[in-house]
Amino acid sequence: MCGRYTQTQSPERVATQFDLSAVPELSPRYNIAPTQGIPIVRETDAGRDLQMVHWGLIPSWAKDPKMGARMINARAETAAEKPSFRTAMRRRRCLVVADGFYEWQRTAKGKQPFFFYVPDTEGRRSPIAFAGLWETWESAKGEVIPSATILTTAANNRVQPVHDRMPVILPAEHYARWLDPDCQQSAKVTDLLQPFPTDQMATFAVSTAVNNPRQDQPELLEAIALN
DNA sequence: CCAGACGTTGTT
DNA sequence: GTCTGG
DNA sequence: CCAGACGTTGTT
DNA sequence: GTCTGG
Repeated sequence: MCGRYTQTQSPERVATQFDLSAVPELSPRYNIAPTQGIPIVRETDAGRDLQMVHWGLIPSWAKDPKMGARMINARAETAAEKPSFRTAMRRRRCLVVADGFYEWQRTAKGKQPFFFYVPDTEGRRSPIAFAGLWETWESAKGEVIPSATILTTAANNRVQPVHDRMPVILPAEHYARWLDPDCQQSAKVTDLLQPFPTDQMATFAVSTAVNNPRQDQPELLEAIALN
């Protein structure tokens, strides 16, 4: 699955990577946790739009926005059918801006976190996009909360030793198809929801400091040796 | 008809 | 154990 | 995802 | 909102 991730790329780099019409305001995040604000990219009439939204999709019909707390991920295999996700799957697809994610390995000794990313030719973290869905919720008082969820798929061979699910990472050449608001048939985009190629990903173990969502500093991304 | 659910994960 | 908050 | 709370009363 | 269960 994907319950914690990073976005440490500069606003300029993000604007270039996603063809944004304006450079956004973004600060580096080393430990993004559910319910926090996350940057998503949508296709609008005015071009590619970056928005901060609540992580945890709140269905428009939810009586209580707390419902979003359990909707941080949607299974790619079933999102087109699930009542909470299917409308968004048809009409409100987005890219979740990131450059890595964490998964926890359960062992007899406890849980060990690992960081996963897509290195460039010099081994640096590349900007990546998770396939996402977004929604707007409005309270009786007129309070509006935009929110989003991250689609998950089967783990590739890089992730499998740690966990059996991973976020869907979209290659840049597929951004336009995934975002296309004129394509309202989810069946026409489900072929994009594949595990990212194993060979293009890298991983290392990290400190359990990342467990605490209040931690958010570069040191979280230092590789540690396992005993 | 109305009431109640609507999700993923992991663990057992 | 289970729910809420980050 | 993990961390942290989980309750009522009365008083300040 | 929309579907399922009673």
